Amino acid sequence: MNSERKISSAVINRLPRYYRYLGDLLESDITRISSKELSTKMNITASQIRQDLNNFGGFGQQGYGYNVEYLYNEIKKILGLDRVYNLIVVGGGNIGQALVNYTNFEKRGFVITAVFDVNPRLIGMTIRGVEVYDVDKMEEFVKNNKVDVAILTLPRSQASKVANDLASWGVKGMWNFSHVDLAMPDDVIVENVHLTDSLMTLLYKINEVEMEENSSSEN
Amino acid sequence: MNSERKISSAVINRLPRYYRYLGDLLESDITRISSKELSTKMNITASQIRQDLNNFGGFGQQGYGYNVEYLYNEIKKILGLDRVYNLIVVGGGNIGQALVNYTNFEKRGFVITAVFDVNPRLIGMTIRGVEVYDVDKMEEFVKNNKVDVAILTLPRSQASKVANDLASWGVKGMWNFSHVDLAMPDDVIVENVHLTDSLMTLLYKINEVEMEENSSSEN
DNA sequence: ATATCTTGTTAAAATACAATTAAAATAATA
DNA sequence: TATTATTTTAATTGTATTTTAACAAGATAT
Repeated sequence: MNSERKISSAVINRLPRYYRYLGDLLESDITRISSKELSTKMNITASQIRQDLNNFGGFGQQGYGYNVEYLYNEIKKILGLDRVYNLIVVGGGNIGQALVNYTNFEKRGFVITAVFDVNPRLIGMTIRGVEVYDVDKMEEFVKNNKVDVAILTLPRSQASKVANDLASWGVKGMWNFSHVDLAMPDDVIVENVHLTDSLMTLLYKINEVEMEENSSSEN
Repeated sequence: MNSERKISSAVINRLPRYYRYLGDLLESDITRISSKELSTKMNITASQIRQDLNNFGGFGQQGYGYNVEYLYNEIKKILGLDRVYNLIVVGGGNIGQALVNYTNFEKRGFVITAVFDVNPRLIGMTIRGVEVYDVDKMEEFVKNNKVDVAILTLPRSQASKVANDLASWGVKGMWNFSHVDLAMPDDVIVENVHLTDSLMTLLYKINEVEMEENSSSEN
């Protein structure tokens, strides 16, 4: 019998934001904060903050609020950020290289251990100390090294096949920048970053505002 | 009197996905599709597809379904993709450069017209034909050239100030890669791409699955 | 002590999603 | 051509999820 109810994605998606705000507070040497104070800072209701946090336990104290450092560390544990993760980049193009060069990842315990590509001009190179291998070597690498997450930054046409291979070799997380939907087994998590989609929704909203302005000025 | 009800974000966020699938169908020379067929392909209910689309008008025909090309072009218009947008990149680091080098943007009518940075080693360079300017020149540029969207790929510490400046100079859209929340006027749209947040939620879910597996094997 | 805070939790409201239906238009078929 | 199958639109209803509000009980502060 599993008593833990499944926590909704809406809640999970807010956790990193809490984590960020609490980190800021910590840096400002603020030791305690109430849900009300935090709610004005974050622009969400205090009620939601309490509900969200209470999914994971009672971290606060009546009459006092939340201890910033304690809550920060609890959320860190909840997110699983209290250990190191090994990532590989599959597809050494623009985005792939940018992620390898993004030094902040390492500070948080995200270590990119290898890049894979098909391009002979890239293979053998190193990007910030990370070697670029031929995709042919990927199976061997994944089977001999712990790989927590594969970052997929390759063309649509190849993404599905590669993801299936990786999953069959035991990779449990796909951070998918390819503009395609991946069908994965239930125990493999896919997190999509569809940049173009994001830009499109931005454009929609810009145009929506423009139209509103035009129609309201036509009175 | 404005009869158009505001369309929910949930619907808008699904539009690019419809658009992508319809584009695929178009490339496969499929001329018509019913909501039912599309629902099995996209793994959402036919009911929702019809509801979503009917927010914007009746694009289908009873007994026939939807004409793929027509619907594709209608969604294109809804998203505002039937024109060209001028973008600037603020912050010429890894992500900024990767976006400039991302050739697919141009195919869709997203043209990056300039990059701005503070780094003297970058200023004066060109990235795929796009010049990198000193941030000092940004005000002049924005006032003399139409800029639809600013892509913010700069450090947290500077992002808010720069975004405020840009807004005051008339930029209506911010595609924000900086790990910070921007407070903007109502007529300025902010679309956040918080990569680290996205990775964190992925890690949470991986750990969640792992815990489930462990607890279920402990029976 | 007592008045003020503030949490955790329950209850209510709002939102989003899914299913159903009648009516109308089309396509396929006999 | 007439008839039957589809299948959308539009409206409605039902259901689930998410968010907000309310409040009792515990802790703080004076």
